[in-house]
Amino acid sequence: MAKDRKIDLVILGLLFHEDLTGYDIKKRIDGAISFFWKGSFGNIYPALSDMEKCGLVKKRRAKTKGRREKILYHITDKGTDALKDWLNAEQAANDMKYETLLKLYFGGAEDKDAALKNIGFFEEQVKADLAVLQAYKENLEKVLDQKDHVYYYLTVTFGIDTYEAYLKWCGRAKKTLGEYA
Amino acid sequence: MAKDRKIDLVILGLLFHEDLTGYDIKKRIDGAISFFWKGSFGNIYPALSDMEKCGLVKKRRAKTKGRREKILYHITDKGTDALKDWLNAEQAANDMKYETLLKLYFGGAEDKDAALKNIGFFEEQVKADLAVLQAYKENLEKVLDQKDHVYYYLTVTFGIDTYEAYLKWCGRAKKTLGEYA
DNA sequence: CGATAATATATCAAAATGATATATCAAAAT
DNA sequence: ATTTTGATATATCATTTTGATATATTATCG
Repeated sequence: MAKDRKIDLVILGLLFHEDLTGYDIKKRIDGAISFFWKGSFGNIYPALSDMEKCGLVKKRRAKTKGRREKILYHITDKGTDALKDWLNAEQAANDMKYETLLKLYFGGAEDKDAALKNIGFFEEQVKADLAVLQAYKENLEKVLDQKDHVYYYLTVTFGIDTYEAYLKWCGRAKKTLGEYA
Repeated sequence: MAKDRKIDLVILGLLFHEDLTGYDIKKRIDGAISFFWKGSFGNIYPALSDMEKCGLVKKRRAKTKGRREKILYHITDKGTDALKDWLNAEQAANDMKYETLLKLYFGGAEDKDAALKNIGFFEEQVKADLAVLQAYKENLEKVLDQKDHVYYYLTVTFGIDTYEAYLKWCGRAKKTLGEYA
């Protein structure tokens, strides 16, 4: 497997459950996963092609009536081993990039109105995302007895908890700016 | 300015307050900013060199007794304009990469112990970072009457709020795994 | 019938990451 | 006294990611 290519693990993780095309993988990543990881065609397709050469996945052409030919990928035993090695490794990088905070940090003192607008824009975004997460949660609570859904449920509640913390902070930040700045 | 190069704004934001070398910039980014943004020599030096060509910053060689020559950068009027344009733009990308959640999502159902270890490892990391943020906060509260510190303070409380939400989630996640999985 | 959206693979320039190379000097350890 | 470590300082490189775009086909909706 490629040394430091995180997308490989995302792909192997998805292929562990079912065979997928590159396009399918992109759709999966853009769904529930998008709250904690991202991926693009620009790294999915090269990763699939490299992993196929290394024997971590196997490709199979699937005919579709009329439509363009699909390339379905299947995880191999070697791929499963690589996935488990990663899952059992202690190391986990959690990297955040909050442009909202960057703007607040650099621009606030110069322009309070811009800072408030910036916070308001963030707040709206968070509210919208939170609604999506809450809908996921409600659907999941109906099937929580099924063992494998618990882990999906936990990633959703993680999102809800942090987004709710964001909203509380937005409220207090606006109040603080009213008092001090 | 380069179209989509976010590091440019970080650099301009820092240079707005004081003249700095590339090395200084890296140190600033690795400090309080590292909780919400990252940067490396590999993008700082090329960005400085490009921005100098575009006239957003000006360089000045500074002699140091004995030590290697420094290159101090200073923001120009054009650079200040570019910074303000960015600060006033609505768009702000907040991108998260939680490898911890990726592992939980893909590996949990297969190996509950690994999932618990994964959560524990995250918890320890968060606790350590939270302690650093709380120390920042205490120092800042002594100087909160100074207008420009308020914005720095807000980024620190943002970190504290989200990290505390993480810790609460860790506790509940471990409990949920004990009950269901 | 034409426009648009969805399916599907692929590539590219630009940017970020993380490591490494080079060089100097102060301070600490041996 | 000398070696080693750590800090200062600039720079580059391979690898990876991002975001956009190119290409092609088919289904659907007005």
